[in-house]
Amino acid sequence: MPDPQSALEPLFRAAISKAFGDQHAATDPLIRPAQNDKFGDYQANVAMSLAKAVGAKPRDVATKIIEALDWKNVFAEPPTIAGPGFINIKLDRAFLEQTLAAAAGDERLGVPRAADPQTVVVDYSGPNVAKEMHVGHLRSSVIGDAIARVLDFEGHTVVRQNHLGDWGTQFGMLIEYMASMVNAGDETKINDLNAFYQQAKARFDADPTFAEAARKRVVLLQSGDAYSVGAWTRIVELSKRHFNSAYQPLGVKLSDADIRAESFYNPRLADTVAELEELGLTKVSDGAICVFPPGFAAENGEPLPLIIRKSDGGYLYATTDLAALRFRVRDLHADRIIYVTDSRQKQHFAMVFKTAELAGWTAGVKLEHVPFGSVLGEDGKPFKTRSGETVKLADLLNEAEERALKVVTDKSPELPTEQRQEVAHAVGIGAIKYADLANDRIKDYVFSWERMLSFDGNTAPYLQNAVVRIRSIFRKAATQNIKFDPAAPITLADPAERSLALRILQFPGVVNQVAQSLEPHRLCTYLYELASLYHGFYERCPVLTAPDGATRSSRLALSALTERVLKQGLDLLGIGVVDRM
RNA sequence: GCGCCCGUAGCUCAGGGGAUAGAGCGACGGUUUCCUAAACCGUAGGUCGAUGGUUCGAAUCCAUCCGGGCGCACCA
Repeated sequence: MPDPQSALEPLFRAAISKAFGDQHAATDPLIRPAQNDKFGDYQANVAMSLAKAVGAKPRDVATKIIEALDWKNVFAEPPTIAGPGFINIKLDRAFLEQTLAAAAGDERLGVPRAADPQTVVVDYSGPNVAKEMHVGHLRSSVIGDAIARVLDFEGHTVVRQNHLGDWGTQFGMLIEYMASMVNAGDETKINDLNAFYQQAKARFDADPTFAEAARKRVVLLQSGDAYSVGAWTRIVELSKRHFNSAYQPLGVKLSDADIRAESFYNPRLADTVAELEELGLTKVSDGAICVFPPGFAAENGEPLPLIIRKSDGGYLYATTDLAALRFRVRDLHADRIIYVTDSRQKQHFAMVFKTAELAGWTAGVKLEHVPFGSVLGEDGKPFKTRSGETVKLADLLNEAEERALKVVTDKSPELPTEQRQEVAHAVGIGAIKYADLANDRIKDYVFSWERMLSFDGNTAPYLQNAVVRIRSIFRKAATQNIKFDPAAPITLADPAERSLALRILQFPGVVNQVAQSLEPHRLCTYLYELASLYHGFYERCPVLTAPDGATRSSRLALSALTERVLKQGLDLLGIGVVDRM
């Protein structure tokens, strides 16, 4: 494991045990990266917290720890004590160089495979059939996919679940409207989902006869009427094609095989309710079957019900979610289930989780709702088009590529058209996804084309550009017949090389942290800092024109390793890289 | 009314109880016979919403309050 922090921890634990006895063996040495270079590379903050427990002054505790510490071959010099009792650590250059070589020689860049691989269900995206995807679906798709990629890379068995909204009363209306269009010999408009839905809705609201037919159609559909089921299937298939036309350019790894839609659970709803009834968890209230999980209150202060069957016998999304949860535990054998939805559903999932727990379905299973905030316009209000409509996802992606193409054409007019389009795709889509991932997901974020497509700051283009710069060096090296040995020894003579190397070694720790916190923005921050350090290195340390052959091959190897980390990191975020831009 | 989330530089945002709170944009000033100046370096800019508390130490944990957002019975 190359992350120096994980090498330091056992050293300090051993020292603490040796100095103060085994009863302190479990004490966290509180190793942290130094906040300022002048303090060294890392610091251990354990002396202050341990002082009281061992009844000594923090600085004396620090002294004793250092005396017991077996630091040679790891530190460059004896650790020093500063301030109230900080232990400052400067790593040995040879140690860094060796660790770096180990990372370079590992195809996983030092990221260990999970010691106890789990089956993790990740539920994300979940758009509604017969409705066009809009900007609101972006976050769940992008964040969920990044989380799935990270867990997958860690070696877990990731089961993606796209919980499509393909069932419900609105389908009566849609099928009835489709039938009327087929009868009228006009099927062209069926392919435009938005228009189709809106027209059906308008007719439903305006025409009582149609509305009545639509209601009957729901019953027909649910009873398995062949014509109705056929029409429903056609709508669902059209929608799937539409969803895939968004996932494909977005690089979201969802396929038809990941679809487990609401209708799938339809035959399991009655049994889900029955099981909860048998467990004695339900109460009938105003004719509806409810679970009252403790800890939730309605507006009037009364216990808040989770309604699992309506008074008219119909089921709700709580029922479907419970059926899905049970299925994921019992049939998919999930150890961990992750729901990526907007934060407004927080209470809903808290109630569903509590109910599942009461039912005994969740023993040994970790349930996590991963909430995220909304996309806002630059005016701070929900992101809309100028005319006040929701922004279609397809339009958004097209605009991203158009704007990126303009930027690329502006900066690199010499590239052939085809290549500029390729670059525009990677940059435009990358910019949108990165902007969505780079902020702490729980907060709302402000959508700004200008900011996300900028080459400065914490953006996809900045990171992609770092990769391009590195690749550019290697292209030039090839034309000069300079051979590159990826296993060449890396020497960290310049401070810029050292800082870059240290950051490279922190990659495994960051990936691990994201796998636990499910906060992709931590990976973004890391990659941005890495790219920034590379640019600093690039300015200070000429690679191809290095003073001697050994330095040149060292810098080439360091550049190649940086490129691999950037590429791998961006891939975990679902963002592609290019050769030129 | 109850509950949840957010409040950090003019703007957009980082900040796993630790030292002098950091980036980017914007402002100002520099750097190019040299691998992409699409970059880099520097300067200015902060009562971390407020007040208490816990702690050797609080932007970070707790409480109360203020501001903004969201949710709370048969939609999803």
